[in-house]
Amino acid sequence: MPRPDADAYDFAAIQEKWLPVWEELELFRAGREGDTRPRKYVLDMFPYPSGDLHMGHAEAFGFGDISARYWRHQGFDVLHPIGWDSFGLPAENAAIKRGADPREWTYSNIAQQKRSFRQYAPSFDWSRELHTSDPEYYKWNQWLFLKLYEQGIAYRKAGQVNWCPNDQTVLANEQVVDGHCERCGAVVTKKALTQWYFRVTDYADRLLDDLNQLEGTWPSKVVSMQRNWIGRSSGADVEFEIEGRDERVTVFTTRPDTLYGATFMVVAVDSPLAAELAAGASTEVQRNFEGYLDSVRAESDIDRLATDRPKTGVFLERYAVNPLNGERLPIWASDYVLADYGHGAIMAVPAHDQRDLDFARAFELPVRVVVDTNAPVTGVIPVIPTDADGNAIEPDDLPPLDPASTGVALTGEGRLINSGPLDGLSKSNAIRRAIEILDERGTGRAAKNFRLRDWLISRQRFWGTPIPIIHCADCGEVPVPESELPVRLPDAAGLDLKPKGTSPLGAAEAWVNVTCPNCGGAAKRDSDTMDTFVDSSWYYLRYLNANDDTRAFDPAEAEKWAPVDQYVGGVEHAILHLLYSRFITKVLFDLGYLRFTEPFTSLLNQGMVLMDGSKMSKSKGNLVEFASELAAHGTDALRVTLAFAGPPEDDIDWADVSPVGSAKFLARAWRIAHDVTSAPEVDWSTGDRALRRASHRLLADAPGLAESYKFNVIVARLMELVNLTRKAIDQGPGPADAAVREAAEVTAMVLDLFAPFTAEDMWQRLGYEPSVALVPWRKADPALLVEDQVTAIVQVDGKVRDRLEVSPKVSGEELERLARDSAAVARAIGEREIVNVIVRAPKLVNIATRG
RNA sequence: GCCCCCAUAGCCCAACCGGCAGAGGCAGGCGGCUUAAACCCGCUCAAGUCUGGGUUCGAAUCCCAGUGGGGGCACCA
Repeated sequence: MPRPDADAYDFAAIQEKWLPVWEELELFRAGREGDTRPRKYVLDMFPYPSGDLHMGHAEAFGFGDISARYWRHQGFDVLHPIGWDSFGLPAENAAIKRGADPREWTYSNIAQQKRSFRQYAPSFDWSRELHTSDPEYYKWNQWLFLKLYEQGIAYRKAGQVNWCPNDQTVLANEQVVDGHCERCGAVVTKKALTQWYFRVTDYADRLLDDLNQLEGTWPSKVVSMQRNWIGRSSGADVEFEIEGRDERVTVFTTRPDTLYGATFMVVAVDSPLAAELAAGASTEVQRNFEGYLDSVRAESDIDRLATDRPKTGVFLERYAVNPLNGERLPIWASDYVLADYGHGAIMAVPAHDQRDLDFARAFELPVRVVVDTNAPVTGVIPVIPTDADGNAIEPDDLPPLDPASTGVALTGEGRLINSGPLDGLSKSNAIRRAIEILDERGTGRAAKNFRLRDWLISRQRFWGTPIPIIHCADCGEVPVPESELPVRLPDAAGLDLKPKGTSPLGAAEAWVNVTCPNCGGAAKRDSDTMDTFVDSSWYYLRYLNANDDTRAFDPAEAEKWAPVDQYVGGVEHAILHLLYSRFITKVLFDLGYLRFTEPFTSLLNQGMVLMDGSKMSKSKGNLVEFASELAAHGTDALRVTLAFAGPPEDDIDWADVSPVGSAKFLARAWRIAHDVTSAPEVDWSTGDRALRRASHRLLADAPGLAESYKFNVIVARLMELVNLTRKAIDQGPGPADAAVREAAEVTAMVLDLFAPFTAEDMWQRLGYEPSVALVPWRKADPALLVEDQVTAIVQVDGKVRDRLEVSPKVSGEELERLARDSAAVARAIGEREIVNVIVRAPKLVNIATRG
């Protein structure tokens, strides 16, 4: 039937109608004076203002908004803020290209994205909006830096750092992916520079151990990625005397039990130790060493990362002394030992370490077995292999302990041999005992090492937070006094922002030349800026007092709102941002500003939006544009489509979903509100029972579904309810029935999670004032959740043979009797003997027979 | 090389503690409305849960092995 225009669902008109009303009401301002509701903090990872919103934003912010709206409907005062991660390289690159100010590019992008956000209608508290590129924000970034500096957590050191030749800046370890720059993809090289670091390794143990708290509320994938990244290994530091050198050399090993099997020592070719040892050797060795070092330096990181490459190295003609047995160990330099892990030197035990074995075989160095991996170990049940006839294969067929000829290192369990006092001990006992012996002799101790490196935070860029340090020839590093913060960025006008390997800030003469706050002499500002991950490491706290210019945040507000209850964002930050935030949170805890140690109580990673199975990109021509989808289908249909597509953490292929289908569903729901003819005062209890039960089942199930992120299932359940309501109107009790109104109201309340415009319009149509977003969900009536009749299944030998309509309160005996009386069941049993009857009243009877 | 996750109608996905494989959608089919088509409305179709074993009265669900797909770490001593 063609419908008159007044009855047509027009998403554009509904959006136009409600946006100004909502803005006027400021519905989502959190923390109002006198609000006594319990609180929730729901946070989306803040966006980088790259141009306009895209489908990825639509998905992530959609899920965040579902969560925020859900908690409001549960009666919470919800803090759901938004801001902009607005420092960073793209602004600078755009500025270089167009000769403009990065500021201008950034803030006009923000304005554009805000316009799109307005249409998309997430329930943000806009009064707390922040921009990390505002001096009002980065002032506190500098404050944070100074706090870390006071604690010795921020420090400067020289070293070989990751260098992106394209962006002309250094990178943190976390920003190098497979040897490539995480941002631009260029091959990363090494450069010797003095840079600022944060001592994240001091927190490595806590960062690792506290992951246990997040188990279950963070995606297990993220937890395991962080564990891998931190990479703790425990063992011992062992000190070796070096002939012709006063100081001992310390090496880290996870296998101190194999000390008697050490046959040589290897130092990282690019370490200062290698250079020093070579310098003390013959000129020929020095020449070899220099040649080798040059060849290693010429190799890219990519080559170095390749596995299975042959071992290379040079003998330094120097010797170390094994602290346990006094043996002389030749010292080699090689690139398979890393200068910045452990102590840049290792004891090589070729029999029990594959890398050492490969090296030993390449240079014909001795291999000595000290763990008998064929010996049975207590607590390990020996597996006795059998041959084809089932006869046990005799132990003399065990593989020989000969790694030198097999080429396979013996890394398994076993018992120590050829190891003096350790002989006969199992691997783990020998490790313990070896550490004791080292301790007693003062030549070693238990030690831990981490894969995690300190966080390099300096960047040779313009568009970032200036590091608040002044370099004075007489006083050295002098922190800018807190009262002089912020150290503002100079005007970009007149500055050459082109990458040239040093910060563009260094050329801003008037800015960089200052007087030393300490001695008043001539001094220079540090011209580097901070990694933008510093900005985002604590932004969740700034939202609590976004407009307070007297402090970074108020610990009392943190006490009220933080940590974040629900964090939503992409898995691409599994290590980077999330690790840094966890670290800074722990630092602020130690400084007494916070009373919790983990920033994000639970985390949801949304999947990606794909098109035809692959990532969308302009070059592939498979781009689905947010703006055009929004214009074509409207905000609500877009949001419903994304929520309904599947579990939020799964990728969504746009080819598999139907925004048109979502729009149809919304129109159906909306029309129901128009069909309702009863008044809001109608007595629910008079309504159709079957429809009422459906409404109350949804009320009962929706909270559990929402809290386990099963948004797609809630949408499906809404569709089910809408279908049932339609049927009740057309073919059942009719539009005047109280249950129809009740179902329509429940639909509006739950639909608000996904389709706020449609829900609001339904709500008004049903006779209520805005906003449905603030209405607490009703509690399900338990009386409506129990069925009058349930279907019990009767199985014979696990196969369904009959169904019985019974009362939900039926007794086991009664149900069994009914089942035995069934003709279908009797037929299925036939002549066979019944051996067992399992009764699970009221749902099931299973009759097991013999044969 | 090591570790982790996933596999259900043509497609996207549900299925509580192991208890009727189906909630919902897309696509398809039939019908109604329409001069006609679209929209809309109604009805309908479809898999035995990747393969092979095991545990169990009973397995999509638990265990083992394999296949296929996705991800993380990888010369870290």
